[in-house]
Amino acid sequence: MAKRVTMADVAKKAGVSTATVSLALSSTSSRIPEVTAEKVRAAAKELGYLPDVTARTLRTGNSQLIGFISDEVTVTRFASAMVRGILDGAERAGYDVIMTETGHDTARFEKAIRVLEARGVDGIIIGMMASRSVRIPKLRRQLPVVIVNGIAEGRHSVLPDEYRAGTVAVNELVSNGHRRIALIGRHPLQRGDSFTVNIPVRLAAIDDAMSEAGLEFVYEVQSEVWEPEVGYDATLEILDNSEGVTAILAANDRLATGVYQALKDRNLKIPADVSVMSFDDEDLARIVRPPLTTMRLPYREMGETAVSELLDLVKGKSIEESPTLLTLPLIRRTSVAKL
Amino acid sequence: MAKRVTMADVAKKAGVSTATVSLALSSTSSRIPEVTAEKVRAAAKELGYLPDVTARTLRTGNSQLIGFISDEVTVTRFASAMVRGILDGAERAGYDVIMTETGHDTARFEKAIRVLEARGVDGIIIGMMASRSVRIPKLRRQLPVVIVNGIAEGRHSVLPDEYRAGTVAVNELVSNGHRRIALIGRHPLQRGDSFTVNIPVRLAAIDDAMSEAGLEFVYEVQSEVWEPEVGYDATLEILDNSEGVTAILAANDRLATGVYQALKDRNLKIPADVSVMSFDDEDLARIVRPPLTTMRLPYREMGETAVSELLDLVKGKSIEESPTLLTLPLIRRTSVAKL
DNA sequence: ATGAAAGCGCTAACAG
DNA sequence: CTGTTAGCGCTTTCAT
Repeated sequence: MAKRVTMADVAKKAGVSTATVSLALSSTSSRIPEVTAEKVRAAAKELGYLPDVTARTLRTGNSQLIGFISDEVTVTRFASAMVRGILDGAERAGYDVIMTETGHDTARFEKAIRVLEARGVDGIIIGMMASRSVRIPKLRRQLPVVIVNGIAEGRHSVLPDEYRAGTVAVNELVSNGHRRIALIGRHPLQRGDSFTVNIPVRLAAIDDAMSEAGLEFVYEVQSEVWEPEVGYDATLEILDNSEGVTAILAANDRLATGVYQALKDRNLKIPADVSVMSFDDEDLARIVRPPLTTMRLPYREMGETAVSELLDLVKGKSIEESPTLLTLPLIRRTSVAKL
Repeated sequence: MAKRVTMADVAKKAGVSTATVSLALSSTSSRIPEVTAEKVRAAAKELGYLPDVTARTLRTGNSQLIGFISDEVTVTRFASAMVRGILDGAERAGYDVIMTETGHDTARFEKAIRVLEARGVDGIIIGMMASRSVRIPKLRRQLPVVIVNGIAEGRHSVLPDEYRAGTVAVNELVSNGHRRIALIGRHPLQRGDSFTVNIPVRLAAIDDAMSEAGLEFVYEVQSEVWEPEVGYDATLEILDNSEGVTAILAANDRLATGVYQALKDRNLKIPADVSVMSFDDEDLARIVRPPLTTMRLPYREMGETAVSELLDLVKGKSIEESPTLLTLPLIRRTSVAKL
């Protein structure tokens, strides 16, 4: 380990004490006169002095570090947006982030918590990739915690506003003149079920918006799994069992991909013959032809919001119990036709 | 901040000194008799003692922390695989990771380095999302560094074995009886150019493998941008200007998506009429119909390898200059027909 | 306006 | 076999 330049070195070089160096460098409205401060800064710069954050942390008891625990970074294509939001938010606030992954394993989860506590993080963000309700292991220290895309007893959450999104989606179709609409992805879970907190809300909103418009789905296909193959089969089923469907609302983009495929196989043009709309706005929504109109899950913003709310908590501000809800913007592309 | 349980507390409770506690808890082949050790462990457990890693780091000078600097986590769909590999590798070795993002901004890059140095990380991994050559700001401490998916003067790299991949890809086509092959994505950059280190190699390998097979491309379309639209236009161009093409080799999956689209629009079946093969294996390769045969970029493994090599460096082992090359496995799906 | 000195929680010599 | 003690590099109170 190369000899590190320490504060004492700077002090000696500047001909002052370490106390003076400390004060001079931590620009807080100090009692140090500008001349001295300048002398110190010059010495520090010349020596390439870099404060030892570990020592500072030990001394002050706050680490300027936040911990991020995610259940799975790899699997979902949204994960990186959330990570990015957190990294950006933290950097802006002068915090660094230490990141861990647990992969739905309770033991790993608990271990991650311990690690972060032992490292003295100032707060913890827990990110769920599939919006769920979690039980958080008891903390040994009294640390602020914010959950992103999930909920936990007594902890603050940042969630996508699924209810609003469902409404907007249906309205987009209806206001474009669609009346004969089919739904793919009806989920057996009800609102209030805990496995996933978002999906039931999304569906409930869709139902509410439909009845508000005085409409009923021409055809519905139920499925818990939202993958392309399901969308494909579902579309065929819709086409074979109903008449004059002008729009298909898919519960997510992956389902929509399957819809595209099936429509093409049946020689139906999107959106001329049938319009398609869905949720998530993952990468492929942009790539597919025609580009898919969809409701974007605001993962990036959720990450940023989580950081800023966590830091509020760290600073001792209190925060309201109810989750912070973030809007899913409607991304209008060209898969929905005006009738 | 809730009163933290300290080593002194444990010592008092167990009726021994802190030195004994320290030794007893750090299970290293200790000189402490089992009875005492057990007593200490019991006391620690009862109090919920959690060692303060910050203090330990300050004292020992090694943090069991590695820093990860990535240029952009969000943009590419591979990023998360790399992150996952790093997180897994680090966890397995008992290290934690602090993560930063720089977004191609030199100032942010330098700042990230300083932050990590100041935090006392034991080593740094620098991950590039588009394989490039980078200049690393001078370090103030003598830290081990490993580059993933890029190269830098005097630093060890972990790279995908593009040359081998190019060879395998061509052979897959040739061994399936294809002779009239078109190429999309010829890049103007030559091997040795520094902007991107992988691409020229991939292409060179393709060329070498073709001549080895005594073949020449029936048609080539050049492009630096590898997006679906380009693949689409290129395919049309190929179809209009050449005869009897049985396979199209696309330089990446996104191009291949465009190829799919164009082929469909011309009523050509994949792979019955023309086979398609490409590189990367991003998400959509699995989603597209028929599923795309492609060479998988091993980002996850690259991340893991980077960690294990970095930790070797940390432990003082030396490592050979030449980059570690990781194989891109051939993912055989159904877009290539046997003739 | 500045310096001396204590101490954050831990580990590792060194004594005993 | 175990305890005492001296720091790691910093911040901060208290003197001066």
